[in-house]
Amino acid sequence: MIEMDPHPDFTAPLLEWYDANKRDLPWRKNTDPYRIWVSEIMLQQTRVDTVIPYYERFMEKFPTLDALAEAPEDEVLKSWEGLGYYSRARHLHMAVKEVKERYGSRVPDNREEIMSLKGVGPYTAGAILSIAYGKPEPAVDGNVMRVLSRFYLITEDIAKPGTRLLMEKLVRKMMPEGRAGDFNQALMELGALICTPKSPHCLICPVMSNCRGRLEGMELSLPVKKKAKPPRPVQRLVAFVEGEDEHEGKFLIRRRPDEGLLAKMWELPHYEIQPDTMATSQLGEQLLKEDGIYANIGEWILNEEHTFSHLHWEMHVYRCRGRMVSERTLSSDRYRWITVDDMQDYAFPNVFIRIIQNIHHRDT
DNA sequence: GACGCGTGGCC
DNA sequence: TGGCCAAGCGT
Repeated sequence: MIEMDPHPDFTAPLLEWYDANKRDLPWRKNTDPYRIWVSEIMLQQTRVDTVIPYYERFMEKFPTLDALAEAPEDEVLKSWEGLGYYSRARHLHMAVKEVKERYGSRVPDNREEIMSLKGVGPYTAGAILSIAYGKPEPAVDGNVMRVLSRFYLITEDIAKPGTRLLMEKLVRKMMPEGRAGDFNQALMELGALICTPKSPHCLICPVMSNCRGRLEGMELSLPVKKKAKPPRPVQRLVAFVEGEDEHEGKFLIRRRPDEGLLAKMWELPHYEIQPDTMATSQLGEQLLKEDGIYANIGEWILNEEHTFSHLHWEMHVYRCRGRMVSERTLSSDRYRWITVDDMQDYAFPNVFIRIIQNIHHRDT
């Protein structure tokens, strides 16, 4: 026996609701695969309202895949400044260059090739294939898992990789003919607007009447998700090193390593310290000297806390007078003397922008 | 499978 | 106020 539509009371009302309620978002103007791609990367773990201005600027600066492929990496990183998860920008840039060279600037339209691109995983691949190419591929993100875990009362931990596979199977079975992109987006839109994590708006939900989670009063305890480990606290001594003589009016910045946390971003020099040794100027001067920076630690300026997903920095910022920086250090090209105005040429994590602007404010 | 990887908004 | 969360991916 052939099942015509195993989910008639979900798919149809959902699509109808989506048609009437979908938001007017900049990446919904057309289905250019490159535009969809950029939007999906930016939207990873990031809110729509945060992404919109970044997306607008990014598409203005890099309107086509070729434009992005030909841009210097530092410019791409600068366009991502403040958005977080900066490896997304570097991976997107790498992947776009790959598409330009290997596929003649045409974004692949099959799972194998598109998944081989840096930064494109199962979700993003499904999103591009369905939205840009109309292929019946699932695009299962956090929204989709929340919606489906509630509707079908699925109690698997959504933090486990296997759960996503289960959801993808479900979506494949539910996928309506000819409307793959709309269906995937409708699932996410429902999760974003109605089936929200904390206080779902069940009374106006288009599929309320068949939602098992709701019917059994479980909507607030779904989805099941294992708690993340708390960020590890670390103390850092931050050196605001002001130049003398020919570097008068400038301060010293440093480029981070090519891999890892905030890779390739610029920052103020800072060093891990033990809680009980902080504020000892001798230790600070020793740490700076190991980097080839000869400076005196001066007055304490401010403390700043910053929490990453896995780290919590407690930053103690000190004013320093930079007598000189060793030739080896400067020639490494990872250190620069700059003014506040020069910051427009360098990509900084937000935490350092805050610190520098704060210092600049109190100095002027 | 577990961890590393940013940031800001929300209640 | 702080813990939680948001259109995940790489290793």
